Amino acid sequence: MVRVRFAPSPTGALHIGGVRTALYNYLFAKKNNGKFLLRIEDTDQNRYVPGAEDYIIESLKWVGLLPDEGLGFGGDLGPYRQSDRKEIYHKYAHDLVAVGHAYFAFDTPEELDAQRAAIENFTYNISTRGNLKNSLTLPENEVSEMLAAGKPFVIRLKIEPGQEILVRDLIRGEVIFKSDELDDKVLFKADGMPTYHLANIVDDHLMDITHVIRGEEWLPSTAHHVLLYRGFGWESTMPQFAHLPLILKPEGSGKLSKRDGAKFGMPVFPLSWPGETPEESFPGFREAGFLPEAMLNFLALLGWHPGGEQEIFSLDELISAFDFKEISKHGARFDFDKAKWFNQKYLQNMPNEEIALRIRPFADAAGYEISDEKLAKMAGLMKERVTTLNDFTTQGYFLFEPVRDYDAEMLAKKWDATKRPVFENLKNFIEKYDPFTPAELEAAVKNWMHETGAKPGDFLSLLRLALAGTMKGPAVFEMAAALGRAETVARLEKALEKWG
RNA sequence: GGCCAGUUCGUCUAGGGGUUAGGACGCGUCCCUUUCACGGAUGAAACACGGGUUCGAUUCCCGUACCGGCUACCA
Repeated sequence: MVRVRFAPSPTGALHIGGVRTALYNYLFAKKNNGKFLLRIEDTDQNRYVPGAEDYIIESLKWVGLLPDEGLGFGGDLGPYRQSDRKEIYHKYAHDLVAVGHAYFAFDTPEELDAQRAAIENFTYNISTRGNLKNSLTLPENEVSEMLAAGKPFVIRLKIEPGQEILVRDLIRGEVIFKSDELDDKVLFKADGMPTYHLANIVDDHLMDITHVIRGEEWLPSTAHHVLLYRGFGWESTMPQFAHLPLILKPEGSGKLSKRDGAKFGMPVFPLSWPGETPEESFPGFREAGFLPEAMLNFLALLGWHPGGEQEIFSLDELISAFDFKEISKHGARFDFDKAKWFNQKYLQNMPNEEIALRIRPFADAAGYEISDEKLAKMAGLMKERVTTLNDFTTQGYFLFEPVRDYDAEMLAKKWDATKRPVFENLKNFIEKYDPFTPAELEAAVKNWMHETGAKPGDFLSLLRLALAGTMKGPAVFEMAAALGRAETVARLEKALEKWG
């Protein structure tokens, strides 16, 4: 039974890279009829941010990657929040000391800083631990006394020299680390909390995790993790590892960071994050009008491709196509243009009624009172020319409220007082014409223009200007029909009044 | 600096000992369209470099360069 977990830290808004990690975990779980769990890794009390946990859960719900187990989703192997599992880690850390695979260390942070300053490339391991304050160097009774006196201590992993640790990675193949170059990682901190390394191994073991799918930044410490599984005697059930390439900045160097959103004018979070200050507040893909399914499709293909030339994949197609073999080994730059293209594609292929449901929040926010049916109709008129959900009510505002202003340049080019009588006649013709349907109206008006000698190039443009105020938008007669006879005539009259 | 991993158009990628090195985004041109788009066609655009191995290397091996990650009582 495949069991995977997504294990974010609640240190702020969930990064888009985290969403992709969750997605790959989800795809792998579903492909194998396994379980997808959510575990909150809040072992660093200093970095804990209130609200981050809810944000993570809401994000997963928005994109539709619902955990089968985990915080907020039930399950028998909880609790699924690490701060609620403190005692468990305490026990396992001390067990590891008892069997000789870990030891107590009493060096203060200041002392360690001094070591780092004095020794180039200082590493707390076989090469230095003999000269430091720990239960390997101190007499046993002294250690007991310090412990009894409540002196601050950490528990470190005791790494034996002269070994080669083989890590088998599903994406990268075999990676070998030399134990002499590894440091004796802190497993249990002076504040009574475990570090990532300890908590992760203990939880993955206790929660029967079969595959660890996480970011590439964890590859170097995987050797420690393997040693930990061995130390605990759990190597036979050790999960398999898959280290994902990172998502890089659109340009420049390094991985995508939260500041890149403002820098490149795009969201880097699934949902907006309301911070204390404007600098700490971030926009989200949801609020920017992206469809979760489009975002998932975009994210899935950022660092993975099943081969062939297909670009648009439904979630089910992603699930059946997913395989670690095709995940690339190098980072992928975040391409916002491509994200927009996916969104546009999904919008084009979506039924009008469905779009109406999605743009309802945006219509409500703009204060438009409009029926589902009418909203769907307007959505149909705009969907070929928008990229995001909020474009419907911003770029296409004139479908929902009167024209705010007219494209001055175009008006100057097409309108002058001599056109007034003809435009009035055109208005009268339209007002009386029946049926008020796009094709019929178009044929009739064009015929009228032909007979009266009104230049279509001018009057079709003026019609458009009167109805939309801009030269960009749906076909004129489609628009007129959707607006209805009364509103169309009202707009023509208003134009006549405003244009002079 | 050390350790680990990587390198095909600007970007995401397909491919793989002999190919006109394919697709997508973006960009250019044309067609469709009395708007803007959609759509269609088309163009520019890539195998990091140096050594091997081989009849032949973009593909395999080694090195260099570059890129990325790690190097915390953060995850």
